[in-house]
Amino acid sequence: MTSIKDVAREVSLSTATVSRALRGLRGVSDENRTRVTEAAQRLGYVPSPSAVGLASGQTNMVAVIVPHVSRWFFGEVVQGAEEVLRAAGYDLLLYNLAGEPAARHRVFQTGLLSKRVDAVLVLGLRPTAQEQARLAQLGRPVAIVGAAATDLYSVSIDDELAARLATTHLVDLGHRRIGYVGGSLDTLDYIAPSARLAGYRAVLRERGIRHYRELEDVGEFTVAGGGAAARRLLTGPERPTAIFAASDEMAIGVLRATRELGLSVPGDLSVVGIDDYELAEFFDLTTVAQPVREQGRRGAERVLAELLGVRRRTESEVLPVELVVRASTAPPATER
Amino acid sequence: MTSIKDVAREVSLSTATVSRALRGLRGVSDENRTRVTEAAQRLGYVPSPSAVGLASGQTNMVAVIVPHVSRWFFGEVVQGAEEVLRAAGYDLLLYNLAGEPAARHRVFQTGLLSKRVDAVLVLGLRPTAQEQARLAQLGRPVAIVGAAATDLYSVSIDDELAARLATTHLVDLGHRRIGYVGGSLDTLDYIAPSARLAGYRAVLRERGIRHYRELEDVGEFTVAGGGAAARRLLTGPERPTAIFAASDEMAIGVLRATRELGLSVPGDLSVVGIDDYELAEFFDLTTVAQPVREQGRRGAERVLAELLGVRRRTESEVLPVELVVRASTAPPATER
DNA sequence: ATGAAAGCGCTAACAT
DNA sequence: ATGTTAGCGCTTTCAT
Repeated sequence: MTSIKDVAREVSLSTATVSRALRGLRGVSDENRTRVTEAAQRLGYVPSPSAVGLASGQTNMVAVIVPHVSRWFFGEVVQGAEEVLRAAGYDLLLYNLAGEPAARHRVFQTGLLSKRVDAVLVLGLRPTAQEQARLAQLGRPVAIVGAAATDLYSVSIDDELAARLATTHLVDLGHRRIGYVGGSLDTLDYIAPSARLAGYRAVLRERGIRHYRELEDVGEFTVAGGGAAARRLLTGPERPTAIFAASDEMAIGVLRATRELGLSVPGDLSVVGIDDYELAEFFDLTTVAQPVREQGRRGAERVLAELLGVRRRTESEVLPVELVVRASTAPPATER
Repeated sequence: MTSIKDVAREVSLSTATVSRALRGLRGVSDENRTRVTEAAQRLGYVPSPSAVGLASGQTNMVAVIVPHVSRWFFGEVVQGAEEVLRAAGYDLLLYNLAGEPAARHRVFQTGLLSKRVDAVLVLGLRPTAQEQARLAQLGRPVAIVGAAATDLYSVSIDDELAARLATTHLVDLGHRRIGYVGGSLDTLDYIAPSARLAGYRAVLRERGIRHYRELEDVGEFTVAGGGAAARRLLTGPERPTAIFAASDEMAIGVLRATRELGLSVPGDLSVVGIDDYELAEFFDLTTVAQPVREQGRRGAERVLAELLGVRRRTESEVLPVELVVRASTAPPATER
């Protein structure tokens, strides 16, 4: 392992000058900078991150805390964040919670992150008050991505608005019995589900549409869960003419289950989702599109800006959503 | 930031003893070990990874190099690897290549990883000879996951076997015009595509079935790509009665495109995939199942074992695959 | 513009 | 069982 000393010896300069030259600091003659750069290149010198970290106090690493790596949404966000971090020379330390409370506790509550990373990206979940306190005491830039936060910077969409767009679209088409498929309500830290449910209910209320509690079901944000929920809703007493699913994956489950029951989409049932994910266009799913990868990019850019000393604007960012109408929605067949 | 010195002072012992006590090394009285542990806890002491790394030469980090984080397969593998690494106290450094040759070069060719990680997991791609040389000169445990390698340890399935199972199933059902949808052939570093194509061709040859070059198409391992390939195959002159897609995502694209063309599955076309991924059961897709998360776990376990000094067996592991017959395959309608 | 020297916070011999 | 003493490989004053 060639160290900075080797390079210094090679060019007959001190390690201090080599360090300056390599980091592009001023106070090094052009000639020497060139010689140093070349020597480092020639010797295959790469600084030891541990040594740099110890001496400078910066690790050049950013923690990314993700609820489930293998879910489409988070994969996209991670990808976006990674692009930006890599370009800035930061490494990405991945912490996957995988739904385990133990993992969540370990990451947030133990000082684990304190001396390990320069900044933290939290994806898709709203930190508890206690967790926020811990994050704050890290004294490092933190961004919440894909979930709106109050005290911390966050970049997300307006989940309630997204739900409103979807629901309004169905109401405008003439639907009155509109089902809702969302996440389970006890996972309150994940903000999206509750905000989306709220948006759905608000539109019904505002439009003077009777709200049936039996038309709200749980789809767990998975295709299979969406399918199961749809089967329950469609075989129940008050069969809806439309279903709004709080994610595209659940919506696709709904589509599939509907057809399995011998019903047609959008003939017998209209379906709307949220995300505009990979398969949405493919399944002709009407949905509310959100920029997912972009959220990852923004979050990363934000913490980087703070690291570079740009004045911190606490304002969170809310990215635009857009209703994308495809073939899964239409006026209800039987209007009376 | 409380350091080891603070703890040492608190319990009136040397930092060396504190270090030993905290790491569970022998040579510390039970009483002192307890006192140290408690003091550390009380003070909220967490060792500085940089300092540990510098002093011990170990970073407690493992690099995971992944072609595309946002693809289902890799998300699953990462999840499996993360579980194991976390349990062992290692952090996961994620390098996403995102299909960029530049990223690939940076990760493999620059000494980037050398002083940064204790081990490397390479997912889904076969390193070039040059890359292998670089990996070897890291002098650290390396595992290839999800792709068979020759000189390095690897854990994967037998891709050719998987393709054979799928193709044989179709042949046994009576199909003779069997299309193939795979990856593009120029991405040769990704071993799976070529091995799967080879398996498909081999079965046709062995069973004395005429092989039409026009029945092989490119699906790029995406749903959309699979759909496009299917449209080409099904509207061509030699319409196949069955299609074997080298991944479930492509297979689902095939299903969808087939139905869009007004054809039925399996009535007019049988479809088989590989993976048994999330949506396969949901779409009643016949497929060859492979243990994906398990591959991630094995890869991680392997490098950890090497790190702990377990003698390195160079033998690679090949995990079992299994044909899962569902409703997307049946005998061809028109047998003559 | 460059160098000398003092750490950063820990671990690893080597003592005792 | 515990303490002392060197570093690990850098960055960062402070000199010059």
